[in-house]
Amino acid sequence: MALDFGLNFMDEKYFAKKIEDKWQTRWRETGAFEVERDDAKPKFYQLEMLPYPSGNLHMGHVRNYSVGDALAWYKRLKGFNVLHPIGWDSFGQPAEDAAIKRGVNPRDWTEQNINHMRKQLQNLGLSYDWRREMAAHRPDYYKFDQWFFLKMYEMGLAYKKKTQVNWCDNDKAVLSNEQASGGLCWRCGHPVTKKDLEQWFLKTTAYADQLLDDMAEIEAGWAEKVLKRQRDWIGRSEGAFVEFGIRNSDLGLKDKTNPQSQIANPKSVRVFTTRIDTIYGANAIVVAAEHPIVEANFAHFSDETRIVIEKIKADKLKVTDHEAEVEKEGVDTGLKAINPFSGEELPVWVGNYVMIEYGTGAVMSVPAHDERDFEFAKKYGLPIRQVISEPHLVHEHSTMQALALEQAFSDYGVLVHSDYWNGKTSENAKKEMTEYAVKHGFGEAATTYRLRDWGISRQRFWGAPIPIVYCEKCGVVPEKFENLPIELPAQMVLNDEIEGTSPLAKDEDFVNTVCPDCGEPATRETDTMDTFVDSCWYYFRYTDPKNPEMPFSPEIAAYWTPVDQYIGGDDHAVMHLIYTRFWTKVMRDIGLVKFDEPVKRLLTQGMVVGETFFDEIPNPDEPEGKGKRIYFPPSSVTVERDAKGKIIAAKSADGKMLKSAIERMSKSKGNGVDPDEMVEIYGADAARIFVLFAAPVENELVWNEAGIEGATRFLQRVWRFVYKWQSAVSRQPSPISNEEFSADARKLRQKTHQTIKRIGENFESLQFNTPVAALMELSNAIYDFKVEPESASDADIFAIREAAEALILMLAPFAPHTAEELYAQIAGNDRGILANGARFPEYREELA
RNA sequence: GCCUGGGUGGCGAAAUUGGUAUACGCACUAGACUCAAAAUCUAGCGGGCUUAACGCCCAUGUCGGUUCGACUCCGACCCUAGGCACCA
Repeated sequence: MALDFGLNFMDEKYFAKKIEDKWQTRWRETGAFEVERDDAKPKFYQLEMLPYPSGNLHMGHVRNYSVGDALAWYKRLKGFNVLHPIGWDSFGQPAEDAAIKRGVNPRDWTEQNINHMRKQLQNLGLSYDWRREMAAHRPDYYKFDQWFFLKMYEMGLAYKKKTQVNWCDNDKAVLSNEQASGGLCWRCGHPVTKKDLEQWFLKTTAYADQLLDDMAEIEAGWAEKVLKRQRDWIGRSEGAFVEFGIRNSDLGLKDKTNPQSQIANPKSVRVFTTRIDTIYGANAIVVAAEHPIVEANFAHFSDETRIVIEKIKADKLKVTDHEAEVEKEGVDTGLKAINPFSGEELPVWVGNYVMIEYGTGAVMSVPAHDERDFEFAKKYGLPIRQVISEPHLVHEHSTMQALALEQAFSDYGVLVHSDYWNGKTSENAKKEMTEYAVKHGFGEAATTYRLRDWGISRQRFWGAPIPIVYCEKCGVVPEKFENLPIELPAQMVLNDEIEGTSPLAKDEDFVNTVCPDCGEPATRETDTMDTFVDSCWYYFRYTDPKNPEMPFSPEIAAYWTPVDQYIGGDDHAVMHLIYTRFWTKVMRDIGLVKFDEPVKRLLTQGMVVGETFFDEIPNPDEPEGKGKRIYFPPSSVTVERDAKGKIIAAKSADGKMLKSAIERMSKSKGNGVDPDEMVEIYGADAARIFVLFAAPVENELVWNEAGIEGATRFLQRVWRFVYKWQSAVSRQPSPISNEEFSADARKLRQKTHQTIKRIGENFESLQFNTPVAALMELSNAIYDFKVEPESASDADIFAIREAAEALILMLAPFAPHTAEELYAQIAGNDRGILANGARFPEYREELA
């Protein structure tokens, strides 16, 4: 049903505020962007990463959402049923910090921020279906975080295990790696120890292969750099386990439940290697200080050996700068291992460069063909024996005994000094030697991953409670589905008295409960879930936001999902985007969805950055590290620049020389730009055009407001010519044969159709700066068409109308308010593009 | 150290994928309108020669190669931004 609002007279001047208010109100009143499932129409799911409700929108948001909105509009004009929702990632640290610092309720703080930011989004005129808004901190949402947790518990994908955390015994606090820097507590200076804490994990490793292999399904739509980072993060490597017998160890493993229990034979050490072909070059076995073989034999080691091992363990607790290279350190334990291929006896060393968390916590050291082993062997004078040769040097290398290698040769080659295997290529030797090891029972092919299971326990208040109950009688008991949600207490006094234990532990009403199984008194788990859980599935909730029984209806979600286009910052390339892919595979296995991958196309936008000015106060504890920075807002700084605009000198108001840098915009650095202010001065449409036009989306955008006037000028130019031609053009022109057009009119029509083609292609390839340029060109072409309304022929008017209509329709994704208003004017009724059901202009090749 | 992007005017950037390099915008210069200013409009705007006019030469980080033709493809190097970092 079409709504008719009657025709307004057009202002001669472009008043952004007036138009924006008018259309925002109308969109709201008519539910212009509200959509329902419609099997007769093709769907398009346009999604942008949901914001954390910090209190204010920043320019990064404006950029992200302007891009998403442009695409949503484009797809609407192309006839798609477009789902374009937004919500809030509203659990997390800042709300809790605010609560501690200012004594506010985190819920109130969060809701207030959401209300303010929602208004800011609406002022930008973003085309969301607001009925579908979700917020992670509301019980009707996190109920299903808990639901999923219980499902995963049932499936064996959620489990609890002891893990080491940094612990300050003086403060009784868990410390993050950053807070345990230097091995000392950041607050009291007490030495940091490791403490075993029970934490909940989700078994992401169970999906490691799928996470890697299913990348083939999304390769076309995801940036290669994102996929690569995920590949690195998962870090699959193919190789082999090999058992080295231990000659003088008569002690077995004491702890069979230890995760390293794969080292089943107490008389051997199992190593992981990707280069079994180099095994004849092994000069030692090097194990991590925490390795069971070390613990089992510790009492038998010499004092010096034990001191070194203790030191290595202690050093690992220190959090070192990633830039600083750690010197290799180790000690010979006196244990002897037997190389199962050669029968050679090798010393067993403890080395600080071997990680207990990866592989088996033990490696065979082959210095000739591994850089790290080379460095280690050099330092301790261990023999270095070359067993892989470059093909053209084989003869030379096989006749010589030892070679003075300058550095490790880690490429593939041909085997030498390897008995039976001499002359084989690395590739063949790897395969055959693994088979040989399997046949003789001392090895097997193996695949290892860097990916760890996802620890989701947080000793925090502001998150979804983990729905687990501890009962004296029944042990660990999952909550019943019908008891969900397990709600956070409405009132909670938060302070930082005992940081490191969950604040919920202090609330007896929360903690004390009854066992879901036996009904006896029991206690609740007081840890909450990592906030990354919330963002794993929020965009499925949008499809069915009010469902009280299920996270979403599989049937409704089957229409809308997977997401056709996702847009966000590439800082989430690994964490969020791996977790949500994992979650989707779990949902598939539960039967909620029927696909492997949730996002078909991913666009990662560049950051919005700005100049910052600061005074750096050196930190005496870390002479080489970065000092503390005190930021000065740019408006308070006097800046001297060279001809190219580079900063020569910057001075604060009181004359202090300041350093400067280009950094991510933020309030604390004083270089943020308030979107409200921009909208107030220039209007939402101009702000949106500018932010898209300023640079390609994937580039970093160095904020500089100088160009925004250009966006305003462009909109004004468009406005002025529509005003001039409005009455001439608003009567529907009749079709005209091609010969009646003047040469200039034909030129204009050509430009119009070339532009239609170009902009369509730009949208399909996710370019947003070039279509704005194309619109400007078309607008310039209309100005170059020197005809006045009074003297224009029908053909001229037809050409003008065609160009104007195309321009206005293609402007809508960038400047929707202005486009709606201008379309209403030329359509001759006061309905805009949407209400008139207008479509993206049709490209006619014969005219272009 | 390894991996991945990127180097084009004063600035942000284009270039139909090997075919007129610098579109579009910002900044700047001159002119028109104005008592004046703003706004708007017109013209100019990579560098160097040159003409009355036409024009010519050099320029896409550097050096080389392929091609009738290279910002685009190939090789080496330089610079820069980001990611990873003892993963055996």
